Amino acid sequence: MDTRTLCLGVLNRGDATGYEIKKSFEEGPLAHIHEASFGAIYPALTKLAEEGLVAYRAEPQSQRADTRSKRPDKKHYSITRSGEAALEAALVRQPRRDEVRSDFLFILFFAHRLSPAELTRLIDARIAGYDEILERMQACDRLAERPAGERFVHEFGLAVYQRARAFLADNRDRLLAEAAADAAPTAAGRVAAAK
Amino acid sequence: MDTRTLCLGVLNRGDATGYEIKKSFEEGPLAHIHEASFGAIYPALTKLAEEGLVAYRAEPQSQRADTRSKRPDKKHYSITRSGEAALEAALVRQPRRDEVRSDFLFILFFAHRLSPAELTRLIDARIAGYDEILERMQACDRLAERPAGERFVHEFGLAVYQRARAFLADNRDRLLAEAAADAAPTAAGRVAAAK
DNA sequence: GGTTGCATGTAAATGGTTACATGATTGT
DNA sequence: ACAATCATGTAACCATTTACATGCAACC
Repeated sequence: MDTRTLCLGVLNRGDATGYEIKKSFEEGPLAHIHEASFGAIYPALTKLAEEGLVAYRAEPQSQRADTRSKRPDKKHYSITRSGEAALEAALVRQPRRDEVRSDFLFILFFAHRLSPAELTRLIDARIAGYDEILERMQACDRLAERPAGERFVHEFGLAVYQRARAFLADNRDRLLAEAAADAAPTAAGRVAAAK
Repeated sequence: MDTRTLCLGVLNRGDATGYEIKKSFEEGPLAHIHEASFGAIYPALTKLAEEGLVAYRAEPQSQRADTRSKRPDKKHYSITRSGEAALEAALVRQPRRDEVRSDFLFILFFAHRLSPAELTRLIDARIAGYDEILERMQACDRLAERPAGERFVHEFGLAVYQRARAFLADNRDRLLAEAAADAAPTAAGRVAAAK
């Protein structure tokens, strides 16, 4: 998905500023589904407005109404009819396969190269990270008012994150023991490996 | 993780050509953890070799040993001591948070904008996709010979994908019904919404 | 005879990240 | 007084994707 479609999607849920769109990818309902940075969002909105897919209402942010203050207006964007049509066209195109980039899993792959302390820190930080995500997701209210798709995606995320968290918690100690054995094989280990 | 570190990681498991490195991100044990394209891998390997972090043995691919055939040599890369050191240094740096980009979930978010047929197709294709992934992962043999980290990541992936698959299968029909209700509200629905 | 898989590589184009610049307000 | 949050925007830089070029062998 390009940033333009992502913006249309957010605006389809309700009016927002560029800043708020960014937030919805960080903490909002679209967090963990896609990413978008300011450097991508602002140019995308400008282009979208040029093409008539979104409209905006500018709100001055300077108190001094006098001269050209350098502070730019705050822009409340809303999706237009053609914007909705463009979004719908994007939704029916078959999705490209998910992209995942997990430094955590890549590092964990080489667990035997890490010291027990580092490995412990890595996993515990991750469990804590999942707890944070899950707490924030569960604190999310007014969900019942949202459309079915949003609720579904929310529950899907909860289910998957809960499973991931549980797997880490349940298998942490085993990994610690096995990684230590791989890193510094015992005499018995070396005999077994030699066979 | 930059592509260079990714290459070092793969080569740490054993010698490989650029082509094989690419494959290991597609079907191999590192699939779904990170991505890397030819256009990223080949330049990365060249640079890595210049810096002495990897070495390679060139194998001519042309039968005609005569003149400069245009066909480039096949290069078997292996990691060097300094390459291993560089990898280890990268592993202890604290990982940046995971990136996920899921067009599927983004589209699902707007389920009520899709026709029932499209929604059904979307979800069923996804379930089938999970089945394919799970089958390939379960067919993976000689896992017992791999270090603890690899086995752990493998099992983590299995657990999470299985949960994701199960959630979709268990909640598919409910979503279909609810999305249809959202898309074309009944009189009762409109009354409830008005309150 | 055509497609698929093996195998490397380059160049152009894309698209995004990062860093910077600016400035007000609110909380500590 | 300082940090954080709100708020927009630009530009340089970077990395990656995509397309292309080349070529052989195996299989159908």
